[in-house]
Amino acid sequence: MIYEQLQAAKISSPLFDLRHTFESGCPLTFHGDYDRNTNSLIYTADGRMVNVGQPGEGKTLMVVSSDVKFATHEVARRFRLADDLNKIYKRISTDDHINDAINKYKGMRVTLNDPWETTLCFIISQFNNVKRIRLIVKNLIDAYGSEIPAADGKGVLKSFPRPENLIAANAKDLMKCGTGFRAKYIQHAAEYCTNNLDLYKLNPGKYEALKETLMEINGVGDKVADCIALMGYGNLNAFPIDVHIKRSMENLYFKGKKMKMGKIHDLADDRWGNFQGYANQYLFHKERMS
DNA sequence: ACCCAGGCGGGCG
DNA sequence: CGCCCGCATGGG
Repeated sequence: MIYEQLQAAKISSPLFDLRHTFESGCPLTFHGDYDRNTNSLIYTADGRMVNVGQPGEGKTLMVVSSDVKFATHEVARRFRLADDLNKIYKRISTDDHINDAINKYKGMRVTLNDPWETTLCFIISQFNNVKRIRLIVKNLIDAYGSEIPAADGKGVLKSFPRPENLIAANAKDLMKCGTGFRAKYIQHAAEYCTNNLDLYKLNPGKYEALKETLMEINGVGDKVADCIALMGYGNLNAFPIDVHIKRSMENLYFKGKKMKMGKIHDLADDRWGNFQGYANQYLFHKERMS
């Protein structure tokens, strides 16, 4: 039995905060299962369960999985533990407002998630709220995910559905999951990413080309494409502008004046350059928590 | 009962 | 182009 091989591993976690990162509005926020009491998170990746905890002082992460080697690698990659966060802070600390966000949410990292998972999550996120996004994602996982054993050997859970799992679904099936008007987008995305576009062959570093290609998917516009570029491909040049970021940027840097998206992108580019994705996450989180 | 929520595509001037 | 509108649905 696979459960008999259950293991735990420790990895050091300098300047990492699991809770802030989970709550940051990344794909894990939408499908992960975080327990505040134990400060631990359960999620699935690549069809396997990962349980990561950050007890006590938080210097060490505890990773439990039926495949601990996979899971430790997955955790380090997902939470970008190799990023030198202090260096990034130095780069994006341009004013009091963002410094305040950094101090409040120190250790929050931009996550690096599976491109398809990120695409589906952020298609669902449009014109929606976190609670309902979680509900819809959970319904889709229950209906279309594959069963996998829990790492603790107690029961099974379901993996995040692949595009192939979803192409058989018709719009009505998807509507039953609460997807609403997004059903047709999901349907197209699943089909397009199966037959026309291999998300795993896109160049993560070519920001403009990456974004343009992603926007070929119905339901993926400027904002969602930036979310995918940032959190699905790790392109820190991406700066997703949603209503929170827009308001925040206008108030902070444009004296409260209404600005066009292009102008806001330009300012983010000038101000934070190759790390604007990190700046975006701190501004977004501060704005949403206030 | 209302009103809102991490946009998007389509239609129109 | 740029602007404006409708959109499914659960929760506050």
